[in-house]
Amino acid sequence: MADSLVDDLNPEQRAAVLHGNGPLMVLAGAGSGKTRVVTRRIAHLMRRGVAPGSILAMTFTNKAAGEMARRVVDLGGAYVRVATFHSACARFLRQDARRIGFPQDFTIYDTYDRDSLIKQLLEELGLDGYGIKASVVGQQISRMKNAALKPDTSTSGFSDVARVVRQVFDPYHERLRKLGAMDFDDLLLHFLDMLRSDPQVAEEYRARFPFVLVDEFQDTNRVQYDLLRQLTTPDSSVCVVGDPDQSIYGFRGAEIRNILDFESDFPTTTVVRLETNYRSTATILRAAEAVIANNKLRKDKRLRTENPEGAKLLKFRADGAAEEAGEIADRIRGMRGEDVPLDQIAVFYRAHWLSRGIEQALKDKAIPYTIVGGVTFFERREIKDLLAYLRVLVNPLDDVSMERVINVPPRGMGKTSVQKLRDAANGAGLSMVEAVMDPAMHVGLSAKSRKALGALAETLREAKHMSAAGAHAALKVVLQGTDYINHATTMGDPEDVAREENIQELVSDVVQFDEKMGEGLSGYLQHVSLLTSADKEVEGPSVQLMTVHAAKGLEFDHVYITGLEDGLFPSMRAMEDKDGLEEERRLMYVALTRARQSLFLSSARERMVAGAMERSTVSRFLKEIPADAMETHSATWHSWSADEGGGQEPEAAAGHEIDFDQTPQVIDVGTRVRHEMFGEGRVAHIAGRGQMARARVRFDDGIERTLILEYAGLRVVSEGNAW
DNA sequence: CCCGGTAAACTTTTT
DNA sequence: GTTTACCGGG
Repeated sequence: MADSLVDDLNPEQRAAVLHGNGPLMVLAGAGSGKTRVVTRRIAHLMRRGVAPGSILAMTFTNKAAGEMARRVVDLGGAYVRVATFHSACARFLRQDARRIGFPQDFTIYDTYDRDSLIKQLLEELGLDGYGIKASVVGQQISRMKNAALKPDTSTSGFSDVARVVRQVFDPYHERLRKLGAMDFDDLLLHFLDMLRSDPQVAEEYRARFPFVLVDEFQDTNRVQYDLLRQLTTPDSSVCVVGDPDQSIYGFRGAEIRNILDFESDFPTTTVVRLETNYRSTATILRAAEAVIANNKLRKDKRLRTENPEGAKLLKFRADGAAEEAGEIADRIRGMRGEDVPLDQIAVFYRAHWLSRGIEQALKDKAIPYTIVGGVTFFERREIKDLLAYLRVLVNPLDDVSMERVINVPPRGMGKTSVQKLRDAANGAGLSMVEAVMDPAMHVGLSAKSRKALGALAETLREAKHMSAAGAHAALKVVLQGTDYINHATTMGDPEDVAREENIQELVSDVVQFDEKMGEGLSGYLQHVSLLTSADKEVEGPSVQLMTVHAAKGLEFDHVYITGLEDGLFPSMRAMEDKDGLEEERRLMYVALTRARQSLFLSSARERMVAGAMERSTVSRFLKEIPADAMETHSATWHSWSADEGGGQEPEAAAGHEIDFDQTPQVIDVGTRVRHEMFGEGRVAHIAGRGQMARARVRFDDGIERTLILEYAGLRVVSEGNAW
């Protein structure tokens, strides 16, 4: 019998899609059709008569969630809500927040809000003298919560940071409660607490969602796993999908252990392995497998493919970051000339700040691009300010938001005035928002401040009143009442224009939300506070720029992996311990396996890092790729496809050799070099290796100096053996 | 209180 | 190279 849902699937995929009741674990290698299986399984369940509302599907990112929901609809299924763990918990908590002592309209604090609060607490508790940054404390607290730990002495060390964290941990959470706010981690923890403390509630949720599905299971942390167990029974129809080789969120508490535990906690689990790769060329797959095979803490696992060999991977070693980016831009321009769709080209980097150079080069060559992630729209200062105004309307306990904007635009409320108001509020048992609204709390402030606060209170009152008509009405009052646009566009820097545009974009986003969702101001705020990079629509075809983390789950015909240098990728921090390095290698594996047809692997001999020029060696991961799967890129454009002359390798330009595999520099005895301060000279002697390598150089002024190669920044003028 | 200057520190990765 | 911390004059 023909069945369009499974006709074109292989036997393993089919088994996963058609699996009946009971737990199922799909171990899906890269490019093995995981999303396909998940979406078809959902469609299949609905065809069996399962109501869309009884399926709880959770993914890791908003982007993946949206994509999955869309693909189910494309298969002819009804709309199924696919959520991230965080958004699902937020939604559930919104209904039941009162049970755990939070207002229904609780505020969700992002990382920035969290750190502002911690900073204030450090000051209040007199712990700000240690030179410890609030963000470090915040990260540490987050890490503990993700591992489901409490700050007792057994879990922390004796460093200053550990002591401070211990002292701040409880006050931080008490304060959050007082503010009617939760941070990202709390969304999961509070919901988990709710289920645990009231078995009947847990039972309600299990009855409501007999089908639970978790994507990217290898990236779940302990709390998420505990949550999953609360939402299921050992013989539930729970389906988890993941790939241990793609676990890249260890820094966030992800535990591969969850995959092992799953089989024992759900003893009747059916395990399905998807081991055929349909995505990449055989050469790309071979390269990726060779790299990941270097991980020791790993079950040996192979992926098959019937795809053609395809072109070899191209490696390119540039002198500097600008050359690297320029070459990539040139190449992309060439591909564009061959009618390669731009949105099938992606450029990856290890960290956001590395996007700058690439952006610049693409801009110079007029190639459209989109940055995925980075400082997102809703993290921009002007947007956060305006959202803070809206938040205090919905949650009058939210002092963090109130203090954020109490003097923005400047209204004469400096540090001392704010402190006075804070004291008055504390004395009267009021929140800051309430104190702003109450003229009785303004006594003792300057006439100017009192007047400004009165106007602010009036604006907030009016906005609150108008919020009944929707988020847009409230925002309009805020913009008018505070003259915010004027403030944001006259700060005298080049960003003035962009800020105005951003505010306009916020306005239209709000208007759209009002029309489409009709969930009111508080609905808008909830929607927005869990949005990150994801939902920005791509307008027109463009090259996709993103971190490797952001690339997970995506695929492109042509992929550029940049900055393949030791210290960058793998990152300096990750190189310190073995686990870190193995996770970094998985990250490289993820990067490589995103590509369908071609891969371009680049590095630069030197680049600016935090203001200083740094030299580096080629990434160790690149050296793990079999030599016969790669060839060296020559600086002139030729077609990316193998059959169009990709084979020949033009001569490297003289005096400009491309020594990809050579480590740091080609400075030998006899080499003529230039130093920025000392001028030109000849290398007389080399001592030491790696970071310790030193060169004794006899400069033309007749003086011999010993220089550490790593820092000296010597440039080769001509090779010594050329003579 | 505000703004402009200068000094110092720092960059993984995300919900 | 960019963002934050601190200081001194309006």
